Amino acid sequence: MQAEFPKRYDPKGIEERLYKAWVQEGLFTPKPDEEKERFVIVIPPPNVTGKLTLGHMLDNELQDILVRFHSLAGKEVLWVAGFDHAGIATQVVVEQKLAREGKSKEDLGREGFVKEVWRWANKHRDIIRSQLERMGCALDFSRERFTLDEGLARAVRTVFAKLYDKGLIYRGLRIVNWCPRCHTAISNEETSYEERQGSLWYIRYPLEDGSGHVTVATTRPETMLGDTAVAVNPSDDRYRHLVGKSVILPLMNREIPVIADDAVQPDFGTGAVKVTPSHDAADYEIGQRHELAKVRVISETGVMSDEAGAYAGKDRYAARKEIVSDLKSQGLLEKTEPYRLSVATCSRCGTVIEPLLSEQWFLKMKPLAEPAIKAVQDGVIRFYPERWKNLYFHWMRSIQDWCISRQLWWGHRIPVYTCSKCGHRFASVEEPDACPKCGTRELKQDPDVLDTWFSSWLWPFSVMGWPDETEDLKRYYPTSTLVSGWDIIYLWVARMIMAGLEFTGQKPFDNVFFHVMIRDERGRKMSKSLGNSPDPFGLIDKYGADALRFGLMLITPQEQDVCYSEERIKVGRNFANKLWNSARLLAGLMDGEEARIPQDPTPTERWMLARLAKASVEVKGLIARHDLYNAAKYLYNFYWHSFCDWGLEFAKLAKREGNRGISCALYCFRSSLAMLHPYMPFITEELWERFSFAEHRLFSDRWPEVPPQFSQSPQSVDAMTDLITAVRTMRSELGIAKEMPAPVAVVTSDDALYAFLEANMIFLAGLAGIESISRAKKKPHPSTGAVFSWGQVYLPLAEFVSSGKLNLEAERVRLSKEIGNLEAEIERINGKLSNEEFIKKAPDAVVSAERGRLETFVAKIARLRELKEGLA
RNA sequence: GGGCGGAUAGCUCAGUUGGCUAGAGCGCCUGCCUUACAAGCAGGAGGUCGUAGGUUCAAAUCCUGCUCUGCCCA
Repeated sequence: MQAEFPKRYDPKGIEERLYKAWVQEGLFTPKPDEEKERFVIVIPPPNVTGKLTLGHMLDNELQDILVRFHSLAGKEVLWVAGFDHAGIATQVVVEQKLAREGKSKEDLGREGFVKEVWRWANKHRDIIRSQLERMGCALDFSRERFTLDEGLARAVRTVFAKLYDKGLIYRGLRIVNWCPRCHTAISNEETSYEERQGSLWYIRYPLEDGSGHVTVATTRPETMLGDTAVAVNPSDDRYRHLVGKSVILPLMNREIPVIADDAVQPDFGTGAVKVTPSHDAADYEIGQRHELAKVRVISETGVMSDEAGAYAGKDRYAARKEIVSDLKSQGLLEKTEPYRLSVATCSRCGTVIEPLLSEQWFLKMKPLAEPAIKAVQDGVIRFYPERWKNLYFHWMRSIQDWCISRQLWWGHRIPVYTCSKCGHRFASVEEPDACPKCGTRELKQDPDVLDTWFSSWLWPFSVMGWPDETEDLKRYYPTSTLVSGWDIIYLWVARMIMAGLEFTGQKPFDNVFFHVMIRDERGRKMSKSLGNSPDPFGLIDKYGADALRFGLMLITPQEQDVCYSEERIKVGRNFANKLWNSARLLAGLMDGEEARIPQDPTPTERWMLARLAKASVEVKGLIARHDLYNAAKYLYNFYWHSFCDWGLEFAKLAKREGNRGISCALYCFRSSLAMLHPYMPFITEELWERFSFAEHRLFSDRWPEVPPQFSQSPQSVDAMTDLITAVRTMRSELGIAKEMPAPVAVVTSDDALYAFLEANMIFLAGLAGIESISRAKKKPHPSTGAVFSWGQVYLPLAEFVSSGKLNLEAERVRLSKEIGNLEAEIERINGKLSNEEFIKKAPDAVVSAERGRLETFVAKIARLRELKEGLA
């Protein structure tokens, strides 16, 4: 035991020292042990764009709790560390950094730019790694992986080639979400919708036969240059006569047909809409159905293309202005209305997305989805909480082909090569020397890179060395549990399941544990742009990692997004301090004793052991069900309100007044450290060391199991705690200071209990200021008291009455209130019992329980009325 | 427009398959710097469980409508 034990827990220095020691000892690198079950997690790789947020902190804390818990459960555990290159996200932040320096990526060239991104990525890997360490994560950094590592890159190329050769990867012309700033296609998940104020322009398209015009409404007039039809709903009587005719497209003087299509909503605008297959997804569908021409008037840079006639070369918004004013001057602009619309923006850079007809690589998903649906349906892979299955099935059943190509420089280059001689196109895992068809060496690799998720979906097995049959792959795959936020169930979780089943023939994990999102005090999602996410590491500096970890767990329920506020996590700091101070007390009482169950536990010791036994079983069960929130609450209540409030108070008094040892309290304390360790690794380890509980680290200890003969709690102790609380309440209500010792009269027919109370006067005296007890036959006068199932307790008042300091009114109010409650309850029970249906249909157990309650309450109310009358 | 949630104490949330007088933390009130802890101890107040119906012997819990609210997808 180290001598110094400060009054307040100060984590500074402790955390860093311990983490270093753990790593040095190789604690988190598993030693293969055939006797042991295995528990494996792969980290959802944080991306290297920036620092970790509070959300990451939660995600990783949950994993750490599971890993440490399973280690305590005696398993061989492995938590693989790693990072994600996050293609577009990282590229954009580096571009922004360059922009601040007045440079562009084109200035550096592809090679130079990629070098620059690597510098950024490496720097942030170091930052994030140290952040994970500060949190105390039991990650195996000796197995650290990065999605661009050569091994993982080979996994990506292998998978690509397999899918390509299987015919599942194809090149297609589609409408994609195009970011004109990033110059790349992006996925739906990378776009966000914003409500904006726009306008609805009503434009007249003259009929070709000169018989008038059709008015169409649009929010994007610049796209009209690419119109190849006007469409109406076939059931719309207003326009039926026009279907089949032609109109002249203004400004372009192109003749385009009027067509009928069900997709047109008659209540939007005039009911007639312009159709631009190259610049709108819905229009593209209409175009396919009617075999319309596709005219692309906006280019990849957001500038009007050569097809845009007089507007070619102009920015899309400048062109919009000119088009509107030109239409106006030609008398073709009927009116303009203000209009709220939701516009898609690039979630990386905020630029408005341009839906664009573009040639991209796609992966057919349907064949991959089917086994993945089945795996979750059949419970081969389990979801916690289960309701996320709905979301999963919903997406998987309406799955779309995956656009896997990106026009970026940072990422896995697409391993497709085209022979410049014979035109043969093929995929290859290794860089080919020559064309397999004609043998020429003039090959050109596709310039694009793959979507980031095309490497992430392989993560659970690529980190293990796949496609090689490595030891790790054999030993640690499939993994046990994946921890993830529900927001990336499509992007990542579902895809990993598909990839695992397709490429390894095995599920990638047994369980998926979805956690909630952290929001700010006002319920808003935390985001960098709002700046509402606190720096978790500033919080660690302030409160310590354990306090933040435990505080976070105590406010994060399973099913509902959590509103974070700094005020709320202080409960974690307070608990850490409580734990620390309880240890201080024990250290002071210890006298070289060992932590063990004594030969002859006293009733209060048995009482404490029984609570510990229950806690160890309950908490274990809750963690097994992934209910880390309720497990945390259970631990909090057990440690603070059972162990400290009662157990330690008993032990302290027994030691001081009866010279009883504290080995039992030490045993409970030691067991509690083990149970709290997954949540608070540092402080528990620190105390573990200070008390020299074992040679090994807590991580390698075992979850406490109290021998079954100690699981029964002595009821006499419960009676005693009830009595103590009742006397405290009476003293408080009556205003009897604790310096005024009080004699107490007990009425009970239970001789054993009375003997027990007499034998345990040290607790009655120490905790309630009871100076003596006497056995009475009936209520002394004057007195107040309390009624229990085992008898009554009376506090004689004669002495206090004469001192004139009693607040009898407060006591009267208290008794009246309790009597009132009982009256209401008795009435309710009587109502139930006089209801024949209830007697007939309710289970016997419920009926007899109600009868029993009635009896107790009737007896109790009589005593309470006596008390009230006899107050003084 | 489609889907998934939420509505319980002043605030943030628990509340297993319907069945003891609906709980916790924070905040609030009262008394205590009691030799571990004021980041603490002891005691207390505070809720017609969003609303209208329905099922049931029994509803915070199950069903339906409505209101408000959050999120996801289109």
